[in-house]
Amino acid sequence: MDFKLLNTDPKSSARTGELTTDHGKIQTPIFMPVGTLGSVKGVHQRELRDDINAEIILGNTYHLYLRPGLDVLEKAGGLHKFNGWERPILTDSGGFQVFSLADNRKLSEEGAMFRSHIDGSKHFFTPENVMDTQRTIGADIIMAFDECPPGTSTYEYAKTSLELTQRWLERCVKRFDETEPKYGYSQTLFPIIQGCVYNDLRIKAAEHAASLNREGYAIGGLAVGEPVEDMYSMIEVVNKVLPQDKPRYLMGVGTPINILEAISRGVDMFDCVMPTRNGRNGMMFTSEGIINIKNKKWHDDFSPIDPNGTSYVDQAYSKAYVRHLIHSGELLGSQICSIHNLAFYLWLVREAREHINAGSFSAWKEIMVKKLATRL
RNA sequence: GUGAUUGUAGCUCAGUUGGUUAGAGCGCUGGAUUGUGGUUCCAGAGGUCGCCGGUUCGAAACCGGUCUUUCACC
Repeated sequence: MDFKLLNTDPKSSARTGELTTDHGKIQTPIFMPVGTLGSVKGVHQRELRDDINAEIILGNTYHLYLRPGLDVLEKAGGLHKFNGWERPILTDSGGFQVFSLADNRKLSEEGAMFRSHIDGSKHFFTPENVMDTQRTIGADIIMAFDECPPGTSTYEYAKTSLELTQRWLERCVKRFDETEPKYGYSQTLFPIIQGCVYNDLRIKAAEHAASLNREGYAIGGLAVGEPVEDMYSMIEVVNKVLPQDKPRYLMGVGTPINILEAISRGVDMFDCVMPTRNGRNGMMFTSEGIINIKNKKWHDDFSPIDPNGTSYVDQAYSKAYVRHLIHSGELLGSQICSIHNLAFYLWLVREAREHINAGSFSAWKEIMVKKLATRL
């Protein structure tokens, strides 16, 4: 993998870049749609590619390991072959599930014991076997196995947790470097920087990760319950330490405003379930503000769902129609909202890139942030 | 016409031998959702218990009348 820094914004830390993988190039800053089970919920790969123009999507190690299982993925020849997505893929390690499925976990130095949410069966993840699993899934970018503590954790807990995450990271790196990709294209491993909302822990984590000299770095453990200002300041703290010439990935974030604020603080890559999850429930993000399409006021509004939208669905369907679909529980309603939202997120980062390249990012961002907070 | 039967929220229905401010599911109206356990979750509005009268300290419940639903028989 290769990363080329292209332009930096004169008034902020925003920058543009180009990431090259064996499955193609990615322009940064980029938003990566989440496809946990090898599918972006409600959206065809063809729509992702041709309409939304997604450049890279995510998969999830924990979920894919449980279903369909590693034997199927290996026989398929990896996730790209299995789901027909020929552009880059990034897999999360399942570390987040250690946090989000906390009722069912037991942590030890060696690894994490989970109970499957599907059938209750026991599974043990270690840094080593998670690397092996991600070799089998075959994503272009794979993530270290970490612990993601809540944003409200005490300093003591965050410190102990970070130290475990750091030892696990070293084991991930060792295993990754000792093994080869399985399907003839290269993979790269991103460390994940933890440390909750504590400056010194974040700095320590970033220095440690940077010392391992990888091709990109992720900031994890944010947007997990801490105040949004803490998230922004942690991004600043970490990005001061991380090397300028490597991509930075802010995991799981976030709202359109979060993304613009993070871009201005030097983040290059994002993923979030928000456009698809909220879309399935009828929330649409637009350049003029947020629409809750379920609201009664749209029931006879036959204007296009987003006159400024870039995707096919934006002009093809009216607000009244989409409201009817969502109210009726029709799958098409969820699909339309998901497609719209993903296209909007991709539009947003594309606009951000163009303004960074043109040197006008900061002024544009201020205007956009106000619009994006509006409820229509 | 006669005899049963039914009537409680927009809909379908609970409601103990009479006992505080009559409930549920769905629907409706809002809200939530940040490395997806999401057809999910939370909240709210909405009822002269068919109507009139009676019994009782107290009636959705008991009694009478009346209208109504459905069925059976003439």
